[in-house]
Amino acid sequence: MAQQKGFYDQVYDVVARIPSGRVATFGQIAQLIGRPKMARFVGYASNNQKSWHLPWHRVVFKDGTLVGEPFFDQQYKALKEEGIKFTKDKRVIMEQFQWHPESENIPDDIRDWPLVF
DNA sequence: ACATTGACCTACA
DNA sequence: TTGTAGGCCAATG
Repeated sequence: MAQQKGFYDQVYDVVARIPSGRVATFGQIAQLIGRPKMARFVGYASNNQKSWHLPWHRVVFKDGTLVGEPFFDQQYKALKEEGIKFTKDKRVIMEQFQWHPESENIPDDIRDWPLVF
């Protein structure tokens, strides 16, 4: 049999492919792997030192809320530098910036769309 | 070898 | 509308 990858390793494969300037949610990643009920474990996977080279700052809650302390400030700064825009309460505007891997041809000018609050 | 523990999301009362 | 239970991975001590 071909190598059986563990759940965490599949998570890492997906996270590694999130493009700069886009975000994915924990639940979305779980779904992409085919385990829709395991959003929680996606979060757990990010704790492993083994995965700290991955762009975890591009992973947010479903409503665009950034992860809690102690990561919030760094994540906010990193996403802002990638051109992502936020609502007044510092949530990512998911309608514009969520990554949709099944349709890679999202217009590049997406970040110039008018802000919707 | 076992217990602990850690960046989530959905359904349902 | 708010609160709570269930899902069941893998590194660490």
